[in-house]
Amino acid sequence: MAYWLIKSEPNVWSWAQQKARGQQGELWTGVRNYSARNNMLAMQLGDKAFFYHSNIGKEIVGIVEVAQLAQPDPTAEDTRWQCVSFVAVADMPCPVSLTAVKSNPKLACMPLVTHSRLSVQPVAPMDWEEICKMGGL
DNA sequence: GCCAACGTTGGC
DNA sequence: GCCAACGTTGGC
Repeated sequence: MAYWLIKSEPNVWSWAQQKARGQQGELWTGVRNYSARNNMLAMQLGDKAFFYHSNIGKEIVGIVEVAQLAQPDPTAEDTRWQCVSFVAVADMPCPVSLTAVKSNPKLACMPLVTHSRLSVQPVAPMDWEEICKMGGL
């Protein structure tokens, strides 16, 4: 199983809204960046991802799971843009802020730090564990 | 609100 | 295939 991190601006799609979706999940539409899309194409059912609030909050607030594999993005005109769907699985008992991630030397290689604009990114298993620990899981 | 980083588009 | 222009993201 692989790990990922997805970003969302909470004033557009928040963790509360994601949780309210429950098992119905939410299609991660609107990604128009090849790197981010490629990461979604690589996702398998059951893969886990951190749910990160960008711009407002700037913290990892929860964990989602891949519920549907990549499929054409219904909001795109052509089928090269694909998206997966996510269901919420857990809250971060203690949200992990970007500042906290940046100030942990173990996490210095994370794309969240080095490629801050990438909206769908992989997370190394060790980094996943470390952040879970920081978040109280 | 500013601006740096960076991805995309389109002319040549 | 290069590169300038432009648009967007996202931290500060």
